[in-house]
Amino acid sequence: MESLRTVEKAIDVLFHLQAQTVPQGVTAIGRALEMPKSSTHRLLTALGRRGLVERDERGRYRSGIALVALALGALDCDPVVRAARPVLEAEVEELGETVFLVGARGGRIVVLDKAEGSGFLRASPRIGASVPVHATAVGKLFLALAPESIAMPAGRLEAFTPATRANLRDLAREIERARRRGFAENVDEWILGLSVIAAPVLVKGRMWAAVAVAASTQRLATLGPERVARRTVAAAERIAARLEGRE
Amino acid sequence: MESLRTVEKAIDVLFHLQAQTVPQGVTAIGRALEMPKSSTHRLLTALGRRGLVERDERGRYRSGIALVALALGALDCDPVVRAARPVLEAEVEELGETVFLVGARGGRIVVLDKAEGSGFLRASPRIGASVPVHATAVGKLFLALAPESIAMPAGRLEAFTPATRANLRDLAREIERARRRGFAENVDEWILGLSVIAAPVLVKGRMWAAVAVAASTQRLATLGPERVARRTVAAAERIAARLEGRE
DNA sequence: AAATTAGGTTCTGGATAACGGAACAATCAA
DNA sequence: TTGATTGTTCCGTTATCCAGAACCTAATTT
Repeated sequence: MESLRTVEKAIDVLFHLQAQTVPQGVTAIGRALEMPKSSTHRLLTALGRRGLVERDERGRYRSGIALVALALGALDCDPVVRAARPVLEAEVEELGETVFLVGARGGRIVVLDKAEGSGFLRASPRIGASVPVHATAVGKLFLALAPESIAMPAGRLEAFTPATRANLRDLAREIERARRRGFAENVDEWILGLSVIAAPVLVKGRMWAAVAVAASTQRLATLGPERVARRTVAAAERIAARLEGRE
Repeated sequence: MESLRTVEKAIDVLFHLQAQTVPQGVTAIGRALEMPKSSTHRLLTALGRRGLVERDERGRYRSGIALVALALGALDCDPVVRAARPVLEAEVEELGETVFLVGARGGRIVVLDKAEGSGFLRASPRIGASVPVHATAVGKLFLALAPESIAMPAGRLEAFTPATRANLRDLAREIERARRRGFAENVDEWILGLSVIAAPVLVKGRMWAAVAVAASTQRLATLGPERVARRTVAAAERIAARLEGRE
């Protein structure tokens, strides 16, 4: 068993800071992680030297902007993201609505990339954010095609809106429908007025990610759900083709 | 001077991996960072244990998804970023060009957030990236209004383009002009064909950040620099107002 | 198929760098 | 001003990391 305790402690500090909503002082961090003040201080200055942690005007510590830079690089280096980028851009050009690339990481549904449309879709999740499983098109798609890659929420299913499938029977029916049709739909189930259509990126039978097109519920109706679904499925298929080197 | 060399080395590895477009092996990483294989391996396993690095199917190392988790919230936790977000979005809606929020962190000029415009401005700096001081509108603005917050490059000023103010006298004149006008301009000084107008976010007389609007040089000319400058100054002022709770 | 090369992983003792208690400084409260 | 709380620095001890080399594994060449 390798140790590198110093590095572990440093990572502990980063995760701890990330979990806090408000900047913390040396003493508080030390208490929380059960390390002496001096050690804590030493770690914080080392991390701060590279911008992984920053300090507010009062001297309290919080996560630094360099973490964001590292994270964006991590996403770019992902082959799925690289293969999808041009396809997402072509799609947003065509439809004018925001297109997402979404994956499953660490049991959660995570936004890997997005191309913003011109529509007035506010509060759309940012890159790196995770979204609920049972109330999104992508979540249902993963449940249908790659349930092992996500951790189903243990407790009760939260009902975000009246349209949310908050009981397991309805949800199972939705999942079955997604499996049959090869794409999933979400109308007002997470956020009222927001609709999404998602299609799986299948490489050698395994689901690597999903493409999701988001629009206001009304706008999706005017565009025609079938047409959007066809396009979305085609886009996902094109990404899979690029990943397999067929294109 | 504190050391914590292990932590520094670990951070080096993370930044190195994020800069690579393709996953790397132990030997390659060790060579690049001038460390022995065994040390490199030890660092990588320690980072991997926490998900900060991952391995592809061939065993090569790349940045891990946990970095994304760590970064989440780093942005939202910064009060300036929070206050600026809606203003940036409103501005990009209005102008259609990319709008940046830029700050000084650790003596460097760093992109804190951005809202992408519809213009075809590619390769614009990403969030978390740092930009040169003497060849950007924001850099000159900081030199004019908060020189203590940035470290002036020691050696010769790099001439990125023919338009770069590469000698101190020209640069000083530019800085003076920025101070007088309350905003700064950059036409082709960093990247040919790229122009930027930047205005300071002033809170109680101290410069906390800057708003920068970037467009192709031709497009900025058509938009009218004065009009863009007025808008940018107003946007920065609005952010300051939100920070002071006046809005 | 054997041999060779390249890369990945494990082991170990000695030197070094981190640890943490305690002293010091700064800031805030009363 | 005094007292309390928190941040920063110092330094001797010792645990821990370092680096070279040996060992494996897999791929490539002859």
